[in-house]
Amino acid sequence: MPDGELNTGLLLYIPYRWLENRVFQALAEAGFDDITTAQMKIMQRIGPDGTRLTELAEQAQVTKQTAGFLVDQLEKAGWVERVPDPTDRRARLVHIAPRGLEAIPVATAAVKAAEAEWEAHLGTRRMAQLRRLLAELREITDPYA
Amino acid sequence: MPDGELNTGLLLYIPYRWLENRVFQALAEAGFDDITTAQMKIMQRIGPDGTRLTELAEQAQVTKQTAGFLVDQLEKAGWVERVPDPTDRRARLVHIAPRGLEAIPVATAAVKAAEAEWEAHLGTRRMAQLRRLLAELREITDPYA
DNA sequence: GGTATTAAGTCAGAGACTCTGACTAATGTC
DNA sequence: GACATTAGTCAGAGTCTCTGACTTAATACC
Repeated sequence: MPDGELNTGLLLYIPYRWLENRVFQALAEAGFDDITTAQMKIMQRIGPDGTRLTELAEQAQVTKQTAGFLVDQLEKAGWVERVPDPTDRRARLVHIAPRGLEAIPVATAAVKAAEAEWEAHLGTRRMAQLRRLLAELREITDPYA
Repeated sequence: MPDGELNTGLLLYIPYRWLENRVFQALAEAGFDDITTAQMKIMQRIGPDGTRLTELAEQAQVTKQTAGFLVDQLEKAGWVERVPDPTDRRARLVHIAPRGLEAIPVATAAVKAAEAEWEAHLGTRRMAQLRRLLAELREITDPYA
């Protein structure tokens, strides 16, 4: 699978991976050095009022068992906590714990900084255009849009 | 890390992942059902004249050991073969083997079909624009550009 | 030429991620 | 109340990835 002209998949992946590296590095520098990318993919999808394991699994595109494993790790490390779902006694809601709340601004700042670099390179107008195009692509590629 | 407005990272990742799924599915349907995504990330980076393990490792952003492990798997399954590098007796070049060559058109067709769907959704002009913007982003995010 | 450093790759071991299959308990349907 | 569905867990196996130590070949420098 040689390239010729790089396919759009790789063109999407390269900046994605770069951004992920940046966030990871920023977290590590701030002392949050015990989180993994797989765990981050779960964290990212926890809503403000908590989210069920099954829903996290679907959105992260992994099995319930995998999501359960990752939430176990996140819980042990103090990033999240599980609380009973008042509306369904089978279910529990995964919430972001205090330690997780501390990490959010660090991650957010890293993303913002990276996006600012991109905007400086592309120009404000074209960066907005890029986001708009990607948002449109999401309409046909994200089952949870 | 709840969303608000989805960060650009996730906006890049969603279509990337969707495309990867498509290719994977197309390969499986064509009978190439014994390749993994990690192996594909290596395959994708093999040049027409073969590529060294170290270079594959760097570009795929994994250690030499990991790349070696993946190439072992790919070799066992007949996707690639290793041949001595005539210019350096320490090195070997990873080449795509006959079976790998058969899979390429299947993967390529899946990518093309997916890109066509995107183009139908965005319009020709805007799809080209998207690719142009991503290519520009690559300039500052791909150390191997 | 000869020694030191660097580069390509392997071996060994451990930890992290992910899956399939089988299961329990609570909920929903008729 | 019986039956199917949904949320989640337990157990086991395979895959991916890393760190550290090593071998062999090439390169740098004197």
